[in-house]
Amino acid sequence: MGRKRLQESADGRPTVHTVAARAGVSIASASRVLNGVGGSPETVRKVREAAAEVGYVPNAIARSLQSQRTELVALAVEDIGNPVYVEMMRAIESVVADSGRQLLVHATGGRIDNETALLRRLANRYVDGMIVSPIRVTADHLTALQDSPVPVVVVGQLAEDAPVDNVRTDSRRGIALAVDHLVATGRRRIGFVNGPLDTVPGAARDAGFRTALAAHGIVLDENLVEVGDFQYAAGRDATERLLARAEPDALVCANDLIAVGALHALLARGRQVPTDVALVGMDDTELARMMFPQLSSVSLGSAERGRRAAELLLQRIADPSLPPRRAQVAPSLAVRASSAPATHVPAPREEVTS
Amino acid sequence: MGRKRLQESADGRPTVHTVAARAGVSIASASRVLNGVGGSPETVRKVREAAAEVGYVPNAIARSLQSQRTELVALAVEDIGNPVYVEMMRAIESVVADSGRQLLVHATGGRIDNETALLRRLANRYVDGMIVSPIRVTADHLTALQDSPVPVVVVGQLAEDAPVDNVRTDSRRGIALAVDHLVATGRRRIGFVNGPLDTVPGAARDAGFRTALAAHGIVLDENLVEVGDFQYAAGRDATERLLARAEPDALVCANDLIAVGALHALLARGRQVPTDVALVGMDDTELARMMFPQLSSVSLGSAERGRRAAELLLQRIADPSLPPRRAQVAPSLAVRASSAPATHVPAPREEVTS
DNA sequence: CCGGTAGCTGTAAACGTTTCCGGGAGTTTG
DNA sequence: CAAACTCCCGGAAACGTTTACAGCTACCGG
Repeated sequence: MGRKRLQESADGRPTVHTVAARAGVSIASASRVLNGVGGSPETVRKVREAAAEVGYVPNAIARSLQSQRTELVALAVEDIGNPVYVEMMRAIESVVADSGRQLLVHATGGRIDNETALLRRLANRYVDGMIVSPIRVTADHLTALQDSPVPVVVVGQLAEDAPVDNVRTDSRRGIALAVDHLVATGRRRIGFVNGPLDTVPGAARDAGFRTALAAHGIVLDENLVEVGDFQYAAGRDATERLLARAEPDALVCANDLIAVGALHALLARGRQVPTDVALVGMDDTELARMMFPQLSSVSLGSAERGRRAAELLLQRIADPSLPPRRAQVAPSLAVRASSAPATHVPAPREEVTS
Repeated sequence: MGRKRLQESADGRPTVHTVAARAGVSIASASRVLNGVGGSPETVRKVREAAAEVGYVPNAIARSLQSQRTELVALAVEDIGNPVYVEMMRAIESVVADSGRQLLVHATGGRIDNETALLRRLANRYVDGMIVSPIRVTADHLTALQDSPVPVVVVGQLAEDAPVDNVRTDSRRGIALAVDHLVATGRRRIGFVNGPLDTVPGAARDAGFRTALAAHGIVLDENLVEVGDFQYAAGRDATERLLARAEPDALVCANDLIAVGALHALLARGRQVPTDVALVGMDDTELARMMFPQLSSVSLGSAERGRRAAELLLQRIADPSLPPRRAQVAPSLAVRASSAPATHVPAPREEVTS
């Protein structure tokens, strides 16, 4: 009985020793056959049979220790419930699964310490790589990124010279698409409901909005700008504050959740969309198409960015010596009922690219 | 130079050997100090210093191989984008993170082979446990569940005698809550838009609907029942088919995504909600509150179920000899504008429990 | 003054896998 | 027919950690 003890793992499951003993070969041969490399036909047969008989399944941990890779990839986003991240996650998961790896998902809640802790924990080698979409970036963050022992790809704006793989979009340009469209359809008192200004996307969208208005020679009434959180409830509240002091004929929202909140605030106040107020969201998630009226929205290509990020990461895992690379996804505008011109019937859906 | 090679890991990162050598102690002492067990004050100081100087971080894989646990927990759901799973996932992640573990998320796409493959892969020990919410259950599935080498908790209906930890709700009772409410507010031609009947939730909801109608002495017109997928677009299409052949004065939908699709179909056909048709969804996700009018919805306590499932799993991981346990979460109905009585003004929001 | 004990330390064995290396058998070539 | 080469096999080392075990020192009590 003491003999068996040496062949199976602590909890009685078969190991490669069990298989080898049963097949009457060495563990080296057993391992080779199980990995499909080498072995005479006779050996292959014996080992395969033995493995099948005892129901052998290789222990992934031991394999990882040897190979120094876990076939796991992590994704860290602020809010796992935001549909934009869901879309990104779906795209990433698809690429990652196709490569035979699994995806580990972290919700950081946007707390910066949380995120850096996560980055530092990478040092323990539990994942082969990580995709992170930070909404705030500090110097601390950057150093943690740079001396991470495992590959990291950042989705979002990053300093030009940061030596880190990076997938980005031009959200300022995205906002400009929205503003251009609204101006072209006759709106002039265009308001903006943004997320926090101390976040990277928040700041970029704010700058984009101001630049776009200026390009049309429109002077911005600060009463038309309000800031909340990137969430539904915060968007609704922020819009209510805005409506209490100003009369916009259009609203640009920094994401679709905010736009849905804005829609509620507008309807609650008796404004018609798009007749009284045109509404444009951002991220072009499924949510935008679910609303009534359907929301126009600026697509920042979240699925595409996710896909590209996953590809960059897999390439870097395969060859860590690659120079830092950068991918850019162009924004586009999906025009729907919520921003139809006030004067006539809604135009059919139309896509304008970059 | 060959000496250093023995102290640091392949990629040049410090190991416990590096720390031990630097502190002038054995690796056993170093390991003990790093784990906070034993060691003289002098040894502790030296080891701590050495570890800090070289920036030592323990290798989680090696630790796992030794301890036979990964501190990872997996969650497998059909669709990571369905808000009901997002809520469940949030709750689970919170419990799991509090226990110092991490959550691995799988999207099965509802494909049964996918799910059993996942269960079988558990044998490779990459996670300490798994929560799975299958929408289809086969015999194959059940055996895979039962002889899984790691603990599994199932969220959803399961045979009474299945010796598996299980968290469930009574969705038949949930449907009954919706029907009772609609009947009480004067609706009689109540329709039902369901998901696939070959899924466990689909079948249960169908049965629940028929029973509930019968309890009110209403004979069901089969034209008022339509089946699609548990998705937005499928819900919209199914509702369109239903409306093309019948005139319901109320619709019960098997989840909130379907309800949103139904809302669109109704509005597109010129029906007013709730005046012409009352609408009740299921799962009571954030989405229900985001619509206009806000959707009444049957809550199946998804967050609560997630929390309970996570707790059951952690307990079983701690003590695998526990007998199989079962937790039940009662449904409740959140009444909102979409199902207000046709005749008078909407009643204030009201919660009816089980 | 000596046996016993407590506390610390280092050696070595485990965890389960892959892989390097040397040896043996069989096959081809000069 | 010998030499060289190919292929397969088994032993053993490695991956980086934790931990059982035994030895050592120092201290305490009798």
